[in-house]
Amino acid sequence: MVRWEPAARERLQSAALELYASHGFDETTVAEIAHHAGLTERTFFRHFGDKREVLFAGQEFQQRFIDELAEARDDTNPLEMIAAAITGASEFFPDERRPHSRLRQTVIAANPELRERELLKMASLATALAAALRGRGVPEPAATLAAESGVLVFRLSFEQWLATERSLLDIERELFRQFGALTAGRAPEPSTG
Amino acid sequence: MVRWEPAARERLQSAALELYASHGFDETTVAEIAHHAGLTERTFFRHFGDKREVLFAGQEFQQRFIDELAEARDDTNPLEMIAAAITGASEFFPDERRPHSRLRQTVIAANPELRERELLKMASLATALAAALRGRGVPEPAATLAAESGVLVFRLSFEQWLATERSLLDIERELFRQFGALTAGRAPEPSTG
DNA sequence: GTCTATAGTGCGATAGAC
DNA sequence: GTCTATCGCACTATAGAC
Repeated sequence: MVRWEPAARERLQSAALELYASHGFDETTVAEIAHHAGLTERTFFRHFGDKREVLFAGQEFQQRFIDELAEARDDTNPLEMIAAAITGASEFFPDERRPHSRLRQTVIAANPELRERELLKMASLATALAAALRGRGVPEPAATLAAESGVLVFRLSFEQWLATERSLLDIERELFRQFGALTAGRAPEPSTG
Repeated sequence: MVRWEPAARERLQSAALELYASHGFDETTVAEIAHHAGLTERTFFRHFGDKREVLFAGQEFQQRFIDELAEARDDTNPLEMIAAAITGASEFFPDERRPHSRLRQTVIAANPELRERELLKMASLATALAAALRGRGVPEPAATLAAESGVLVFRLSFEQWLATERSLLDIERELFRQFGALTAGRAPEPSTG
């Protein structure tokens, strides 16, 4: 017999997503979430800094991007390195995960405060990737431009992944191609997705 | 004799920036800001949706970017149109404005909640620019890629503008050039800035 | 686990401009 | 009278201090 049920964090995260999705973020109190997880308000805040963070914590995918970048072969073009890292990390989001990601994204899209937090996470990812590029000898501002561009392509790809049934890898490849065509003289053709 | 002093909004904004800068954002209460402006807490929230918004409200520069884009000549390359709009709006930030912008940015950089709000404003700018591009006939995903790329260059340029004594226009031109070189085969040389 | 400050909301009252 | 800006008060929930 254990004193507390294990996986308190996970129970809080599930309860929060469920309640945010059914009643709305603003209408859900931390007390409700904690109660649904069989815990107290105080415990919620011991695990998550604030009411938003419960939807974002425990996302190891930033580290995954960094690891992929570390393994990318040296290239004269930093954008190619970033593209390799991002497409390499695409298996972090297999199609089985799409229903859960869709629910989560619906909740986030419905609330500006949650959108803010998501933007902060993306900005943090870009900062980390830029630092990693600099560590591989890429000078500024190329490192930051490449890292931010990569995160941009990832963001739009992720959105398409949720909106369609295509694989994330496919979408990323196409969007990196479109991104490359941006600076070419001619306008790129519209996407088929 | 007037019942209220005019420019309540502006007084609240000045008081807030001053107090955030001197005591820190977290350590400043809305009641303090309101009192410094000769008003009450309730009035603060009538003008600003939350404690952060007081630093971001009344920024007409988004409209300025949109207006510049409307005036940009039609071009086969959406990135060129965006670059024209952004460099065209650079006079919105003349060098005289730099000291104030530096103080404001110092406050924002010191607090993650304020960083979040700034990211949301930049995301909103990108969304608006993408919509304007679509209105000019640019298809997706090119419109969003170009708009987001332009906002990226603007963000980095603004940062450099604060960190140096160079004009914003100069910096933007150089960064757009560096951005174009990103997708070229060879690595770009480091900035001189 | 308890206590407290404060952000933020809802509703109503007041008072001037018109 | 209407409109608008401000204030007052009661209230809840978040978040942090102890």
